[in-house]
Amino acid sequence: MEYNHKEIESRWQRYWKENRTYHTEINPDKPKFYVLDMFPYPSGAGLHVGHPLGYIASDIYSRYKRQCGFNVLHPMGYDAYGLPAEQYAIQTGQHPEITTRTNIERYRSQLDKIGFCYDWDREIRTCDPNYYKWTQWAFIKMFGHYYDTARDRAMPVSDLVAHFETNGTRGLTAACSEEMDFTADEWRAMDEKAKSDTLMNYRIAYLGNTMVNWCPELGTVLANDEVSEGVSIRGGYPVEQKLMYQWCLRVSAYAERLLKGLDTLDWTESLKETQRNWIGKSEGAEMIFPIAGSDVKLQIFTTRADTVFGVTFMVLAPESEYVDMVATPDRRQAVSEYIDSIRHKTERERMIDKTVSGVFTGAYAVNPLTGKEIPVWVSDYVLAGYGTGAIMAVPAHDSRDYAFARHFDLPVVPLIEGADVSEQSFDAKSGKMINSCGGGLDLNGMEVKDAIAAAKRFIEEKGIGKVKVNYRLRDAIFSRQRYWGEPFPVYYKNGIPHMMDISELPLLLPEVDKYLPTETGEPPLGRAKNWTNAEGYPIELCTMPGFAGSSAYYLRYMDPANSEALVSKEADEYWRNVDLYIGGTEHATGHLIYSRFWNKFLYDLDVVCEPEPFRKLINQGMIQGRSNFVYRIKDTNTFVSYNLRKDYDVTPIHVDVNIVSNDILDLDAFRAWRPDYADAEFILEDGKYVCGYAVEKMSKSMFNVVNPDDIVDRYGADTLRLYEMFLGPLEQSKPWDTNGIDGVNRFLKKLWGLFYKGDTLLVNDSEPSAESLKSLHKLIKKVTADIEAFSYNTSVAAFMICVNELGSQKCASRQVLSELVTVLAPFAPHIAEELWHVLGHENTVCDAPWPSYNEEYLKESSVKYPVSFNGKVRFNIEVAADTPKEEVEKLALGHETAAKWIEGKTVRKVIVVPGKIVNVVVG
RNA sequence: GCUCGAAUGGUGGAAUGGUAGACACGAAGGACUUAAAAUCCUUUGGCCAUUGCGGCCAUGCGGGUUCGAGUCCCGCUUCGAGCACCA
Repeated sequence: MEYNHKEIESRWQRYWKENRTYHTEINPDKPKFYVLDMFPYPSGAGLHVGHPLGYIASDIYSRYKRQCGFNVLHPMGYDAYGLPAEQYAIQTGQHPEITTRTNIERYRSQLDKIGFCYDWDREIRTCDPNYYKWTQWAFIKMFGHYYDTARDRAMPVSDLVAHFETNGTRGLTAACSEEMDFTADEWRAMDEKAKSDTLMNYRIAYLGNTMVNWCPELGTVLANDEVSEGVSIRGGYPVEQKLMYQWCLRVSAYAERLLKGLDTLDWTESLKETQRNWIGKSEGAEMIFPIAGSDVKLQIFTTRADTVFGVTFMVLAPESEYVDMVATPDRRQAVSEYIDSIRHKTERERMIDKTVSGVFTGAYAVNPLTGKEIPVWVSDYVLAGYGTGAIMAVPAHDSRDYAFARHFDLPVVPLIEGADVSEQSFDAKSGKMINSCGGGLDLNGMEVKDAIAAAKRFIEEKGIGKVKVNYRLRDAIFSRQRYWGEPFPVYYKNGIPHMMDISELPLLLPEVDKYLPTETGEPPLGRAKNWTNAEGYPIELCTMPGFAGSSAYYLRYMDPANSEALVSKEADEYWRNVDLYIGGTEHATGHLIYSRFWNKFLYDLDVVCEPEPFRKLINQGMIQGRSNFVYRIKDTNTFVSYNLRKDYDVTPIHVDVNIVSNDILDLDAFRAWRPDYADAEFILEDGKYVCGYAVEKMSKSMFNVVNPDDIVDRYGADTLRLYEMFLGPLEQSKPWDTNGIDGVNRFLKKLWGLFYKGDTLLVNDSEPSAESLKSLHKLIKKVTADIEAFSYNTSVAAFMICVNELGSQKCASRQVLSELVTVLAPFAPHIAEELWHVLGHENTVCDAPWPSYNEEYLKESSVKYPVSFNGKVRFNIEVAADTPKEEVEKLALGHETAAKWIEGKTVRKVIVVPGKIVNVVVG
């Protein structure tokens, strides 16, 4: 019998499906293990070979853990809301739901062919009302809670109201958009609207006037992580800043917990670092600089309180509200002209244009320590959104302040001994302070680090300012002016937003005639008929962003059909959180922050029992495309082979990688590829046309997309799985290169050859030989360690070695082959299942217990020690494996070659590494 | 600019501080074939010696620690990733 992958794979895939082999239930008798893939957005292009990389890795781990006796939860679903389906709907009028469903079916059929062990009974889709009911539910809960900074957790807004009723804002510890100050009487005197507005300042889900990233091309707002370098990540359209009234999530309230939580996670250091950067904690101080001759007190944020004696000017952000408060009448004109010039620039232009610009406000601030008056300027290098939107400028020790000072000829006062500030600023936080004495504070002679602490302490004591921690992490903007997303369960009564009752959920996405904004510029939901609640009040027109549905999906898999709760207490307490999460690094600052935030909120509500959702996280690398080129001689239809191209004037042309094999072009397929090439001529080398290649992103336009279906069809799913793992370390990006796939396929054929010679079954029940046991146990040891370390490429190599060894040993032992198949099962489940049954086993290989290895079998009978003198290898000695160290030493020194080395020298030291090496130091 | 990571044959890549280059691809030679495919065997880092068994040089560059460094430390170079007028 020949190895027939098609027959084997379809048969076992059917078997697994019919027997519900991968169905998972809560089982308190078994330890749980939760392995999760980042669920895909089902795009119209289908899967390419890069997508399954992480899925294969997680599948191997899931199968391994299952064989180790764990109850493994390994689900899959679809992140079904997204822009491409909506864009397609706008162009074609087709409902995004239809497109999405078609794409999901395509994805499913592609995934099924690879033989994953997903429990498809738990499939979820974010656009399914039974799913997004719980997205809406969480939103209502966020609206109903505020963040108590003293208790460090979310608390019901009713508690906040009770506090206002008795104390006003006195003694309030709540995260807010802006500090408020009112008494209980003032609170009680507020009308409904004022109360609603006040509470918005504290709610975790709130409506707020915020600067948003507005993308005119997409007609919607985008979150910070959806924008990069001033353009949208999806589509690459320009993004501008706009003040809009939007739903937001107070993620910033969780900044400290999100930062601290990182220390408890088994994630890569670089990913944690990315999140730390994004959260951007900086500890400093807020200081007050009064404006001379005015009541205005300028509040600034600085991390370098120690440099207060070097402040030679102040700078306000153009958008800062201080600008209007301080600008003197004679400077107003100039100031507003400057601000207008800034406003006309987009965020992108402001970022690219690094020329120094600014304007003097005419006002002077008083240095609270020296009493000196210093000018207040406006410049766009100060950001309105960070700190207080105002800074004290210390040109000697900040490069941006320095550039500004030089441009406008403002004084530079050095504060650190030996710092040369004639050419550039001295930004380093080290050195001894000078010129820093006054107002009762003397920092002279201190190290910068100590000076910062001393200055902070001083200003806090004197009431000049207070110690303050700032975070770069912004609240998440949660409204999208789009159709294809979760509708907000919000209606407006007299302009005041109200949440729907949870019993009214899910609020279904309504039908619309077109997926475009209305003529009056309202979002697409403005087109929906009767878009009101039962009492006739209008419902919110925006929908939720993409990350809404993906923030808690891992919880829903635990209990996907529950109509009473997002997840039952029982399911949550059993499955707890994700033990292993595999996905791309592109979600480092988006999904992985929002999910952690969402989980922490639900943790505060006692809905989930774990403070972190993803215990261990692996980022699989990207699979890049490997494009092939043909070289056409200019103005002809003649193509010249790669190594001969230098002799001609040629144009490289991308050629479909699917008609190229090992960089050799299939000439007939090329002629048939496109009509223009039907009569193409070739200049060959050695009778072949060799193509050039380049590593590029996998995309249709480069003709380098490789569809996993084609690989499965030709070589089988097991070969695809093994090959993707063999390609290199999981976490590394690498180009897809089919050149080595034959080697993996050859391995499977050799494995098959251990079982069958022609139609004869070779397997017997003879006693396994010592050497076959050694080969096997070496394999078990290696593969077990490799799976735990996610070093799958080396385990595939170990299989190849083992099969080669067993082949040359003519091993046919049922016992040895059974264990071989058992450990192969996670990697190549189809052939493993087939051979498992060939070996006469009745159950499925998925439940075959993972074998342990026996050190006894691994012992060498003799060990070869390379003996080296002063690090140079000179000769080998061979001794019995259990020879004691001292004996080895004696034998080494007694060797005749050793005698020559030792002659006339002293043996200083002899180092024996057991089983490995003898090192002799002579001198 | 700051932070993190990487650099090993023709290629992808192996190496708890202990004989660098596992395994695979590719290449060369051979066997079986009328022939091809498939399969199997041998060689394959470089240089020298190849009727001998061997020798020398090699893990981006320069130092250091060590009996011994691809691996640890210091300083560079290059590439990749993240953040970036964040005060």
